[in-house]
Amino acid sequence: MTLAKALLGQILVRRLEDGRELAGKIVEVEAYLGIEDRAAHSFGGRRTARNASMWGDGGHAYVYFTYGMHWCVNVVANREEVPTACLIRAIEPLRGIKEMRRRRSGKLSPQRLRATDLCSGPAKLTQALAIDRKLDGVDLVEGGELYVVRGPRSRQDIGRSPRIGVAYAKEWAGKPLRFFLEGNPHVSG
DNA sequence: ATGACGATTTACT
DNA sequence: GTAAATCGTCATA
Repeated sequence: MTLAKALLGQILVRRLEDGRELAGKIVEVEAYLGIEDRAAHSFGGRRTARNASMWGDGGHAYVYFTYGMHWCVNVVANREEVPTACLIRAIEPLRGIKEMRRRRSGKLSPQRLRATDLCSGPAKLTQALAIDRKLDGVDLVEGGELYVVRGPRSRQDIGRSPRIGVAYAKEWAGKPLRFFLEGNPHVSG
């Protein structure tokens, strides 16, 4: 939760094999609070091949595959053996927008894709930034394949709401663990 | 070995 | 608004 709020406004950078960098400001995140949290993959102490990196050291990536076609990326929040993480749900594209547009456009021409459709969702931004299984568990240090750097200081109102897509989580479904920069057009939903 | 299910997105009515 | 797409992962057996 602390990490979630701290991540808002920071810059997510993806360094491609060829050295090019894609980057965007983090504008929406969700906190997943570990074994107590019914919505978390680590609920009840569940520890599997898929969520292994969630149990690892903070500051690393937890990338998972879902719905048979989508990847999502988290920042692991805590020390080893404490499986908490923060899902990055949306970023505001800043660098490499052309490349993001190319990656995001399917059948339609890249032109027809609106700027706010590039990275305004957890699986949209992974597609735009070429994030998949290969990046699961990587250290998010500056200069690596994927990392976070401080964005410019700015006073921004932070909005809160229940998390998206966790209706199954009973009493945890309604907890306001989604955080976003109020008014930013790249926030999902 | 099998079956149910997603921390979603997109297209269509 | 509703529904299809699509398959790795995990619990059960």
